[in-house]
Amino acid sequence: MSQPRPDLAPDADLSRAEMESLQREIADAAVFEDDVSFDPTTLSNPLEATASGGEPPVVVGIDQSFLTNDEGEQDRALSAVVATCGGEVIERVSAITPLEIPYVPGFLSFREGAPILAALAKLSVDPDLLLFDGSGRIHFRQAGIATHIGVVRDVPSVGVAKSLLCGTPVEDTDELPAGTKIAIESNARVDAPDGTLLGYAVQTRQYDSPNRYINPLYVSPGHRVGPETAADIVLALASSYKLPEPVRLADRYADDAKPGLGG
DNA sequence: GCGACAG
DNA sequence: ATCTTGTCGC
Repeated sequence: MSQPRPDLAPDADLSRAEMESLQREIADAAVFEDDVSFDPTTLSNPLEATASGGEPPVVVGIDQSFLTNDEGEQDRALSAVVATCGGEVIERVSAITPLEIPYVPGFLSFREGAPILAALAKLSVDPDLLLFDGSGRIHFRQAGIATHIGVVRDVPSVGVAKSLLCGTPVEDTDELPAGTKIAIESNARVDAPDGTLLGYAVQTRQYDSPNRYINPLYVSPGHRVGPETAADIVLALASSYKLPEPVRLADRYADDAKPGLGG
């Protein structure tokens, strides 16, 4: 059985080489197959899940926003965490930490990890699943932010990205009908054998008619979730909007929780 | 040297 | 991520 790994928490003071080394440790500790405490197929029908005995799983959406100082520069990161159960919001927490390093593709967890872990520490409910705004296994060293935080906390997690960091879709991902999943395989830029299944391009929504199209989401396992399940979970949770509901709520809360803006 | 690059 | 007007479509 896996266990929490606070020793592998992201540290913004590490050198780039040390960050890469840590990410390889994360990838080694990560479990890219199903090991969840609930039935993923019940997510789309919370009523049924409740009726069939146990409580619906606690699904948590996580997203960040940034705060600027008097000079107008981003100096703090705010992490918004929204916990849902059976489609209802049961708790919301947020945390703000100083911003230590700039955004560098491949090292997002070192920039945004501190506020996320601080916010999760404030959460009173026990998450069954964490949904992140970013990649999981679709990452140069198979250790995106969803994987990193998932491993540190040892909670099942899924990465939901709006654009593709690396990897190759096995088919064209333009103009896909809703409900479609296209496999994303590793390529030369990824530390994995070519052809490794990293995740899926997932089309949660699509316009009914004419000449405009919605881009797919890029869904990948964070920790203790397989690629198929990760994609199905996102499809089940994105009934009304492109983003799965917990992430969409966190996205909105990340703005609303900013100091001096009410809420 | 050139291209690619989550949020 | 964040800065923002206009524009298209239901």
